Amino acid sequence: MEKILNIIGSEAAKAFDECGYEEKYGMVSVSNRPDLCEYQCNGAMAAAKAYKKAPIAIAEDVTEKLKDRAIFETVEAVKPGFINMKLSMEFLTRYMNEMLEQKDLGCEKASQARTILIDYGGPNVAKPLHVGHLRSAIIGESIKRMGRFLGHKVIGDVHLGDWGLQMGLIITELKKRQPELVYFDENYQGEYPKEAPFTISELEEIYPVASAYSKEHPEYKEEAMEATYQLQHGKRGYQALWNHILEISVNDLKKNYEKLNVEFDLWKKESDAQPYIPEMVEDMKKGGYAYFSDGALVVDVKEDGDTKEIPPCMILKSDGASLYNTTDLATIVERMKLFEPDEIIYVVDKRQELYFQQVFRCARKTKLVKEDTSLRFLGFGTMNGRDGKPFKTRAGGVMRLEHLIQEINDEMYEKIIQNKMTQNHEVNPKEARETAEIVGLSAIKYGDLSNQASKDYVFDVERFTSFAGNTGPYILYTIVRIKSILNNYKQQGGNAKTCRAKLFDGTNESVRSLLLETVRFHGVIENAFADIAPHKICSYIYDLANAFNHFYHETKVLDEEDLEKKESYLALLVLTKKILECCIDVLGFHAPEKM
RNA sequence: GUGUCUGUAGCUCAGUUGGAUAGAGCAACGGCCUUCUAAGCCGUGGGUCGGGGGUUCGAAUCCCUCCAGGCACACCA
Repeated sequence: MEKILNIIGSEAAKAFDECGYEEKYGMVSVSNRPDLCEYQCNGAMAAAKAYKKAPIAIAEDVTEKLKDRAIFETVEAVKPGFINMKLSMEFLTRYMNEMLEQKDLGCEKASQARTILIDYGGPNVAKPLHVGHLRSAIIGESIKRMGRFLGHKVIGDVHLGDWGLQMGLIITELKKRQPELVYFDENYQGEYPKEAPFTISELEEIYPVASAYSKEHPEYKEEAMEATYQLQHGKRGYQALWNHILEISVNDLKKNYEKLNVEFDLWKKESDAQPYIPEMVEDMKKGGYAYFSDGALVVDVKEDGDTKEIPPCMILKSDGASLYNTTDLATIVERMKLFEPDEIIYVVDKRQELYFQQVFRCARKTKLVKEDTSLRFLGFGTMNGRDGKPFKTRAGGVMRLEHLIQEINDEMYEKIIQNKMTQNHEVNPKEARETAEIVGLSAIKYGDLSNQASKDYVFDVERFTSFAGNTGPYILYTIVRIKSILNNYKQQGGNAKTCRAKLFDGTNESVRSLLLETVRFHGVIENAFADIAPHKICSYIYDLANAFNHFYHETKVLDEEDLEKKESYLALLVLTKKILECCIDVLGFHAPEKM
């Protein structure tokens, strides 16, 4: 169904046109002065310049035309040239009922569905997920869901790091510890064991040890580089080991992402892009794009209008080896071949912005992508601790994601138990654990998503797990409250799902504001996706939750004696709940039945 | 050094792309449970929008400049 802003906007545009002004001045927005009006049009002031007339005169002309349109209750022109509008209850009620009746709350699907590939996650094989991976996962997942909700074909790719020196390091360390393994026997011809010679926790222990050791011992690092080379050039034993590492690691990663309610469609890896490299490099040379500079193969990516020197994009190192750029470019080649995406979005740490700018320009210049393929960089800021510095464990090390989640869940659990006790409710520890997990996830995700992605933000466990203020738990609590009313109604034998709003009392302010929040839904989602800005959805549901809680305190829904009113209220509750649930689903979490 | 981002209430953040009196939450203080979950709601106090200049009917928002901080600047990923 049509967005409310469009409906009002086209009425305004028509009115401007009828008065002899261009339609474009009929742009309407949600009022920034809710005490004065609900929607406003500031076009008269812009038009005043173009037509050399007093803005208030234009506003009055237009207002005269708008006045008796059925969707408005009042329209007035206010100095210096604002057009203030209040919607009619009939219109709002009709609109609301339509939302209830249509699929996905009447959200219009994109007329042209785009294929959008989102590169997020970016974990490395054999390394545990840490807090640095959190933002990419949370933001990327949300964008994926937004896109899907709006009818696009969105593919999420985890883009696993499985091809660097880390592999050589692990192999080298393993060889040092267990040289007797068949993988290191040069003469071994048979099949390699199916079972890996290590567990995930051993693997996670091995890497940091090897990495630290290599920094102190050059000969060890040399060996690791040699092992990396041999792995990449098909040494059987190493490839078998690599497969083990991959399998164990991916299983573990999947488990961890599942806990975050993050799901990838593709588990592609850097190694998958390798076969595309030789031809890509050859084409870049043949096309005259790539040349040697200081022994390295590079492509110039400078453009007119640059405010600073953009260094060339390196394709091959001076020793002929490929590097990160090479893999990323080859990955683009692979993605174009397999999926022909209209758009690729990278959800990556913002510190890599310059790097991706080079890669994008290079890809475009060397025609790895079509001209209309959009490459977008969504850089996110650092997650800081309360001291404003990058988030660390108490000991000062990198915080593992698992531990962070555990910490939040424990905190949540304590709060639930405490609350139950103060209210003399019985405590079911198992149920409380489950609820703590659900609410804990909302705390983490909402805490992250409610901030602008590109900014650094302070991860404050205390604040995020609070049930008050702009937090995930507050949103969930609001949903649970609605569920509770609806359940009570059901037990009285009613079915709220079939309730429709008749006509509300237009003077009831809390109903009116709640209603006005609900009808904004479509515009918010669309706008949030266009700006790839999940925080806009957060601030919307926060407003909606506030409007609901205000209404909740003023109106005792189930005690309402006027049946028409009661059913109207119930319909409004169902709609509010649907919107909240839909939005948190898009954000990547869900609500429990009880809290 | 060059580029870039950020600077809004004591703290954490919004601010619909130039509109009306700059908004929330936390913290502080004061009210509201015999009533659908008080993990809630209502109210009070709190501001030189980093400083200065400019553009115009109108600026937190656009331009210039200065100050402070973060980040990035080809053989790492």
